[in-house]
Amino acid sequence: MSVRVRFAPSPTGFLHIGGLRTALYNYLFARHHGGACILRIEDTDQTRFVEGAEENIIDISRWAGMEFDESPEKGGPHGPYRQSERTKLYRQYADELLANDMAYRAFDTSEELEAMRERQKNAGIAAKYDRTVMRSEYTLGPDETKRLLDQGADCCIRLKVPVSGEIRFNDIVRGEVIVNARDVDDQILLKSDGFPTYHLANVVDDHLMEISHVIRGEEWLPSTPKHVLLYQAFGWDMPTFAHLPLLLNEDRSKMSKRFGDVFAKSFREKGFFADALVNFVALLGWNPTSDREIFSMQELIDLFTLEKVNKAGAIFDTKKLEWMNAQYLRNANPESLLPQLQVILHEHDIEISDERAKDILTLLRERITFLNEIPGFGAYMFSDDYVIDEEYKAKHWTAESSAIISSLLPLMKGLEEFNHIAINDTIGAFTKENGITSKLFIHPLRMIITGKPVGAGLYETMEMLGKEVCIRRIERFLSEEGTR
RNA sequence: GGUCCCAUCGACUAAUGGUUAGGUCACCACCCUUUCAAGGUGGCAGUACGGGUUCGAAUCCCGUUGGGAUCACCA
Repeated sequence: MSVRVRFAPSPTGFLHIGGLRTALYNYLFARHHGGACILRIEDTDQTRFVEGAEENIIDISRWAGMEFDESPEKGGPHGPYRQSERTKLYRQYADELLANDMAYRAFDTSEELEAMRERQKNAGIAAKYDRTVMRSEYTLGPDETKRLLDQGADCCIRLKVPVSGEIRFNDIVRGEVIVNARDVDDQILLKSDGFPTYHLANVVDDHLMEISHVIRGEEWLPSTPKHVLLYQAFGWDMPTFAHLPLLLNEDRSKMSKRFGDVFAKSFREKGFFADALVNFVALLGWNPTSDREIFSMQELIDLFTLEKVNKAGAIFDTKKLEWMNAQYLRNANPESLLPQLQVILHEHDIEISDERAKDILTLLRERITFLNEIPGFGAYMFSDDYVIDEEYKAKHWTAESSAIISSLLPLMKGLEEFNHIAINDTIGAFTKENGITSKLFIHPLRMIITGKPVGAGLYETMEMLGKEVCIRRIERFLSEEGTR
């Protein structure tokens, strides 16, 4: 049987980082086995629909390097891939269940249900729909049921869960899971608005779309028995389940907005590379080995197996993600980063050649984590109008600094080749001869030329800036300093 | 609270009965060095607890504790 998996988000908001990981594991598994990865939009809740959510899911997936084989926008042999466009189907299957006495109608209002739960709570028993007491077709009887139906009363369809026995299923990451049927609620399958709930739609679609493996978050584990029951009620083969460990906040609760930005797009906006984010997130809950951290998408695909997925949830550590991003920044081919860098520079009204952008990138990338730090971190690379760090200046600009820097100026002016080796040799020889220690002139020079205490090698930086710019900045500073 | 799931350094994890319990992030120190980084070297730090099974347990079993998920006409 061929591998067919699906990522089935509901368009209720921007794609969550946990969703991205679920999508990724599905994608890796499919590609590893040469199977298909399908995107199915589960938009059966009319009230929670969010405009643009579906676009965001597709956009982010593509950014992350995942291309679905079948999807709402692309189509495919099992479409439509949006559940709201498949409602007739679910109605049909619900009717089939009704006909086989595997499901039944219920007419309770939300107030009645609320009251039921209240009673159960007070009695200290588990909240669970009781079809022998509530307004189900069993208590109402066929005549009253028909009367209500004819009258057009609101009615939902519930799964008739066996009163006893065990429900078992196998999960690749969890092993065998066993639940008592008596603990399973008579799940609503079809809402009174005619839309299916997740459970019905999901099972029907997974069957119809010939899904072989259901790979989803652990939050679905408690409702899987209901899905098992549904497969049995329809007489369908079950897919293989794999429930992924949750992504956690630092307090070990399920990762949520409360602890910061959890939308995948926020990570893109912050400047994380898609490759780095994918790499990082892939390693949260799965690990192919222990002596490596950096993997390309293709390597992840080659190595991925569900058997190696962990059971325990994983805390999302942004620090490590940042480290990984910095790794990607340093190890990338500079050429490949130029398009992104130019976009960033352009946003800051900086227009320079690719050649120069590449040189600057190569010089600065070792000290930053994000590409988008370049305009700020390297402000002095693009303009004479940069801020001088007052603390740095206060610390290193001493009484004799002016004289020292002034004495270096003619040496620089005299350089034919203004490269870091020549600058180093010339200044080095002079200062050594005159007994000037390096910190007496290095810091003042750096302060004048870059404004800040951090940065690439000073002489390399000066070379990059060029003779003219360096001399201009020094003279400007000296004259401003002299007039104080 | 019911049900289910889970448990190795602070974090991510490796070790699928035999290792001085390994790696990475973070942190600390040192080296390198014109700053800051990067890089290098070293360090800190863990099998939740208690019982079994076994010659031998992080690993298998039971219990305890702790954490989490879930209990909607949401997904």
